[in-house]
Amino acid sequence: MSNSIKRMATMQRMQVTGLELFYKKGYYNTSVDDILKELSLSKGAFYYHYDSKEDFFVQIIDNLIVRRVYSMLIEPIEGHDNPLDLITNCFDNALETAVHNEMDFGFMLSNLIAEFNGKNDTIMKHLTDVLKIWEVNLVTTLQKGKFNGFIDRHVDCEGVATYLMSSFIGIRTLMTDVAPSARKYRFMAQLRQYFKSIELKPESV
Amino acid sequence: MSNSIKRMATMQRMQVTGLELFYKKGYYNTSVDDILKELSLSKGAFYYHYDSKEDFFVQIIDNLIVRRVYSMLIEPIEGHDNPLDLITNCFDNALETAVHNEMDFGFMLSNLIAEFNGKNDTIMKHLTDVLKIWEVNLVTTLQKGKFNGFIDRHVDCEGVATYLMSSFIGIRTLMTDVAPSARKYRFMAQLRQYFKSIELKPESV
DNA sequence: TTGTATAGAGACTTAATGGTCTGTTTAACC
DNA sequence: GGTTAAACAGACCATTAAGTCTCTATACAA
Repeated sequence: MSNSIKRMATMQRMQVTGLELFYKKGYYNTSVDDILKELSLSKGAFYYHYDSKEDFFVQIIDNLIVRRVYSMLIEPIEGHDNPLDLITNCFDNALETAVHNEMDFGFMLSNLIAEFNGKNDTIMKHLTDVLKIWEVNLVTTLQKGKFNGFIDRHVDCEGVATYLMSSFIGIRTLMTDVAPSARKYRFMAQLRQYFKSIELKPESV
Repeated sequence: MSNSIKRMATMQRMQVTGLELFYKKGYYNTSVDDILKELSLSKGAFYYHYDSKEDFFVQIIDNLIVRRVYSMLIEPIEGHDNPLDLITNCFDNALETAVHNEMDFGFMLSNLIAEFNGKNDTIMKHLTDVLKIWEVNLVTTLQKGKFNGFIDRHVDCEGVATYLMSSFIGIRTLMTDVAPSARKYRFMAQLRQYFKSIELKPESV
């Protein structure tokens, strides 16, 4: 195996395992040694590839987390169908992984923001950048939906995006509680209710 | 000063300062020494009154946090007026303190849940108990609103409560980002939009 | 006034963790 | 096949933080 390939493979392995542990136990509660133990690697390997734990984590955000956001929250809502339907299905799927206690973006990001807010500006900046990407894409999708006659023209797309992001991040925090499945079901019902209030109604044309 | 009074005064001082620091820097990121330094007290004083850092924090939840939830999120929505108006004003006020970067319940709780989830079951139980109190009171208020003809009778009060809690917790996480004031404004507008979709409409009677 | 329990001071112990440093192995290249 | 640099091992260091222990001071009862 060529060196550059080997380098990338090792770094990738570290990041995947790192993200998993950070997700499960939090950043400050996960030591570099925890990650290395899981991979049977040594401190030497880690600090050969990364400057610091912080540098390591920033690379995880910019690689793995951003990619996950695209695949779970952005790509599913692209297309020319009714964006409200697309978003509904997208949230439904994303929350379903949460029900099964899998690693999901919503909780991860809300966790991480909570953990780093006011403590680490560097990491916070990278996290809020990810949020911004999600937000911009939501707004774009909603505006397109307005243009294509799915959403009422009086609707404030930025406002809807904010409301959607809020509720999604919040429901994930609540789902750590008891009965995540029931919580999800109720949440989705209310989301549909809310969407009914912003869709373009035939009689109002 | 009598001893029992002195004891309570000291414990109260510790808890108030402890909560403030935990809120600002997180639980794991705040050391017992940080709190004691702020108060010019010693380790001896701390471990004379509390068994452990965890015991200390549980008492903070059961005293200070629960009380704050009552005063900020429960008492303001009691009464016989339109519960949707009461909730709107209550959220508006609660988020306003957040805009000014004051210590507010929403973010604190979502922060703490994020921080302790999967790490400390004892503390998590006490935190979810607080959430439960909030939820029960929200549901009760909504049901009363239905009974008094403010809310459509087809509305699922548990669902609305879940949705409200989600969005509130989520918006607080988002407000750590840039422009919290603008975020709040948009959020409140969408909340009103959502409420319009569940209120009892005169023509539908 | 004096004995006793309460309240508190602060040095110390123990364990964990981020990061460094030196040495060794492996792979690429001539 | 030998040189060189990348990749990794792991002992070690410095710091931090929770919790302990011993000693002192203060308040209250007799």
